[in-house]
Amino acid sequence: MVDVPLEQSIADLALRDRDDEAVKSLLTEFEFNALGKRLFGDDFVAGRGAGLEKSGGEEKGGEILEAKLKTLAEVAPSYELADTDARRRELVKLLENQERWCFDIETTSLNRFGARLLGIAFSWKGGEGWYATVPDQAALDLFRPALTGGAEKIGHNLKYDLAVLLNHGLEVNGPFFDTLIAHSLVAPDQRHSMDYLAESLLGYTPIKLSDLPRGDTNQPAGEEDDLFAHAAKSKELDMTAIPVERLAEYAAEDADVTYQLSGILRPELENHGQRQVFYEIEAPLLPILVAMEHEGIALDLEVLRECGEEMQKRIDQLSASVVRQAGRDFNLNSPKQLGEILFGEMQLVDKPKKTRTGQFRTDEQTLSSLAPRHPIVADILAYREASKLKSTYIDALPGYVEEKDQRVHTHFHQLVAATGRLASSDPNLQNIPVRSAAGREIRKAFVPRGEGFTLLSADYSQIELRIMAAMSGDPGMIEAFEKDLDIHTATAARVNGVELDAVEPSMRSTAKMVNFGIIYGISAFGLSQRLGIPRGEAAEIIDTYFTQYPGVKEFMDATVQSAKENGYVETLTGRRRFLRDITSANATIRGNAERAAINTPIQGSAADMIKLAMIRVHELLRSGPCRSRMLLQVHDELVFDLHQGEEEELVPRIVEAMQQALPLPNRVPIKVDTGTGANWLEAH
DNA sequence: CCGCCCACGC
DNA sequence: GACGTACGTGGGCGGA
Repeated sequence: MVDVPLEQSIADLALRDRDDEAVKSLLTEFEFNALGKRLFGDDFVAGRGAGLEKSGGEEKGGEILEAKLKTLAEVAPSYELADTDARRRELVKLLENQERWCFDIETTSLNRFGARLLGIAFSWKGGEGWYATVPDQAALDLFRPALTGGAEKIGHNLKYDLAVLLNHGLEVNGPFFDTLIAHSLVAPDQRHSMDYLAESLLGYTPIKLSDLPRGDTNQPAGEEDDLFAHAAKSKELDMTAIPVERLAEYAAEDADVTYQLSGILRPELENHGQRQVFYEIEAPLLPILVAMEHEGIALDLEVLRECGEEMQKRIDQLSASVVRQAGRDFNLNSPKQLGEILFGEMQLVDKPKKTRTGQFRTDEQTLSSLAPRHPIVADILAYREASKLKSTYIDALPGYVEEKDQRVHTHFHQLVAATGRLASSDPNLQNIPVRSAAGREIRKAFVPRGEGFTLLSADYSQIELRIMAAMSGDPGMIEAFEKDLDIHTATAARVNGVELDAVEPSMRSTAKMVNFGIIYGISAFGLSQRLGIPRGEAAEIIDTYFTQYPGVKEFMDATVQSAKENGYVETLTGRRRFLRDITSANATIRGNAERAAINTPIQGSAADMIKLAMIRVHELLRSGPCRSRMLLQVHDELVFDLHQGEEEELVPRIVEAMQQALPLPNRVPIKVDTGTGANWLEAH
């Protein structure tokens, strides 16, 4: 399995913010699993594999393992090597008779674009497996009918395998069963690496790639241009130096293990109520993410270059001005040094705010409040903005342009977010600036693929508030959406007891803040901070809000109550999030869990909806001869390369697909706004 | 290499 | 008296 470090980095992303509680439960979960595990039964077919709780003692051919983890040497499974066309054809013939099989590719690199295919391992029965070398396109073509046929393809982190095969001109067809996705849904707080799953669910320790013998020490060329930073950190091993028999054994074992894992995880999905989420959302979404990543998006480097020059001038001016006012040179990029200047030397304020670690706080909110005290503060804030835009976007994005097609290919992570949202990395194309004027310039660099194309942006309007209205059933909020009112204005009118046309801009702005705060489970203190008003006034506003929208209040209370009873909350499709801290004696920890309980059904249902929409829209684009492509997803927005000749027919159908993807309870209407333009900013 | 601070998006 | 808006990714710093 060549992509272990890649998986690892995904698991690391998922674990980045977990606390000790989670680690503890992970260990107990492991222990529990280790007791109930089964090993190399030969009947791991769909829907019949024993669950974690079953001992499996009566399974014929099965063995029960009490403590020690087994390895290949002890189990002695039979693996076959296909390194001739005759043997490959023999393998293909066997595949044709199977309704489902597992496959796992071996390649020369972790970089999905730089990777050259070496071979493919298959398994459709526990304890058995094949490895076929794929020396050239002709050899790969032998497997094309199988890979594009209708059998269910099982794999671990299939996104990588599908991407590499797509780069070799082979588009694998579903249905898919990805054990990484399945385990992410069943046990989101655990690690999901194949080795970990093999040990915890099968009681088996697979061969480690690093333990395989190597003929020589030649490293593969081109690894320095791996754009997947997380994976690039780990040293790549030269796969071509491994004797083929040993690589075959290793690869077939991985396919075998993954096949067995699928047999265990399949019923577990049912046990956890994740059937719909897995089979109707995440599994069909997988190849769509592969297609979007493969497509990439065009960048106008000239726009970025000009923007960068302007920005650098501004940075130089501002830093000179700040240093002059500070009275000495220092590193303006260091919050530590900046704090010492402002609060230690310049004594800008009597009681400076400190961070958790005792450092002076210099974030935007803190500095803004100090702006009237000294002109240096405004310059610092302006410097911060310019320097952020330059380093994170203007300087970094060009480095992600792939040479082969001059486009940027992000990675979409399907299940790293606790709510079910996608995440994007390397580069992150879900946080491209839009709010500030300077930031918006960067959006102009995202352009259509060429002549005859335009960028289309289609976004859900107020989707989270619509979902809250729908899930809570609150009549007042539902009515506002039925009448297609501006929800913040409608809220302001209700809370202030005035007519819609009497709502002042400041009233709407406050109402907007409250609406967002409600979704996030805000407190009176939090709102008072945001609005810069006394806590008592904030509490009053929240009180009035709940009087006007009593259903919302009931929904929030009921959601927290249900979380305490069940230990989890659910989205509209049944996606679950476990909240072990919901009964914590520590009020702060419990409060965090309660806010997560309120926010997750809302944010998670919005994620469900747009994922379902992506499946529908992708089918739409594939159903006929269509040159338009879906490129990006930004939580409530889809971005397309739109062929201008297709605009009239396609845009209404995309809107319809997005609106019908997940009908809301209480018939709350769903609104989708669209725009087109010569760049991403214009499309908005 | 990693934690921290900060800032970008929704 | 402390603590207090959900979910992410990433750059730069600074200490190990």
